[in-house]
Amino acid sequence: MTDVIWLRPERAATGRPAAHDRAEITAAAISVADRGGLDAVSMRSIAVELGTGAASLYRYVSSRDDLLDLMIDATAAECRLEPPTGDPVADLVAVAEGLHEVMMRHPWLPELAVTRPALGPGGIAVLDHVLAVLADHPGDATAKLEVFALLNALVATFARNELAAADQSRRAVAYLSHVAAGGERPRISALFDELSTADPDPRERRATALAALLSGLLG
Amino acid sequence: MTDVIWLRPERAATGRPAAHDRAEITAAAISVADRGGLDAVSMRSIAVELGTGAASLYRYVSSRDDLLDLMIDATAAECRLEPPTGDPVADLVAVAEGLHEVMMRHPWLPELAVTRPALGPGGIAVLDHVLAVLADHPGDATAKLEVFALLNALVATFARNELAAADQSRRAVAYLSHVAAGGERPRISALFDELSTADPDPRERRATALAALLSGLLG
DNA sequence: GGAGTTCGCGAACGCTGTTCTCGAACTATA
DNA sequence: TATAGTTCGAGAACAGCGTTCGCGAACTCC
Repeated sequence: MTDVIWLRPERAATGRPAAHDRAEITAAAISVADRGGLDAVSMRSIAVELGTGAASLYRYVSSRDDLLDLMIDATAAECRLEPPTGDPVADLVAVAEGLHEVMMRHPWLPELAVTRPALGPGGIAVLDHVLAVLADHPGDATAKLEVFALLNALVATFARNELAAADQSRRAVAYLSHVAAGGERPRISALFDELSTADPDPRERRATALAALLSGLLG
Repeated sequence: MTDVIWLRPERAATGRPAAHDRAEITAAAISVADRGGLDAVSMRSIAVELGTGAASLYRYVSSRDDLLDLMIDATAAECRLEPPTGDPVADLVAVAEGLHEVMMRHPWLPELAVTRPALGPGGIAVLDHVLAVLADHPGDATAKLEVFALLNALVATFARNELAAADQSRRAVAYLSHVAAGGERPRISALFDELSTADPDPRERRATALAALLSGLLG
């Protein structure tokens, strides 16, 4: 019995047949998270969503963390993967765009993906695609794995900034505005004055920034 | 009474004097986290560390999340900030190196900093420094704030990769090695074969990658 | 039909963040 | 020096959490 969930057999061949499976439980957890955020994802709430008891879930999953890993990997599997065009930077930006879409569909995902980088079948598919994009590119295995990790982190960062802006998180800027009004730290004051208008086209801004970052990284 | 902690007055002028202050409580929380990780940071464990009752902490902090914000900002204040040299990329890499040092000193910080970007006095100081570095650089306020956010995210990503490698996290690569051994997905197999040797100099690898990323971003 | 195995899940445990409450400790005023 | 007003410390309690135990029910295989 390995400690990583994707290597454990899903169902027993004998005995009483199971009423659910991992995919169904994962879907229920994602549904709960979509509706109430990550904090709403408790074993009991998922059990209610499925109409079973909380203890029953442990027949399919050995801990709540396992379930979070399944959620992450399930969303990775949602990511659209177009065939490579030959332009590594453009192809990676396309992957990033796909990941971004998934993250906007599941607002809890950026926070989760950045705290526990789980690699299941879905994540492996994305990694494999990135490797295909980088096939003709120089760089050792560590560098390519680094590109993959950075791609995820960058997309999550952009997604979180966008979500925070939409979610009118005054909390984040409350102290910033206080410092800006204070008058010391003139650079902060100038920054804050300029910050009034909302971003007209976050998508293009994100794409150009990502392309710039990636073309720098790939040399 | 604002909902951001740095705008709330610390002590009352009248009444029974407080036995502790925010800085002391923050230091206790950081000490607990350094010793036992983020999961060990509970109100009760911090109270034990201080020799008081758990309920007493709510005289200084309105929630555990407030305390986490204080921890983040306290570590930001630990960051060394050298005067700018005129080379923006080199200066930003220097900031990143400083943040990286702090994160290696507090292994729980990358995870925390990436989930809740708290901006208190310490974080403002770092932001102000980044703005000074970028003073002569074109780009609007949003772009410069973006550079700051990305810098934090990138450093946290590098730090977490390094900590995961040191902490022999077989869990992360367990399924990867299984897929590699499976034979399907030849690119994964090739990647895994090449991945055997450990990185000789992570510091230089990190610095060059960061410089490449940032010089790409800054144009 | 019996043996063997797995599943569902109510009940319980220990832990968590947080609130209530009230006596104690202090300052300011008279 | 007495009193009023305010804040602090913290024990007790509450709701909710992840997780484990144990047992009756449900199923497969021989």
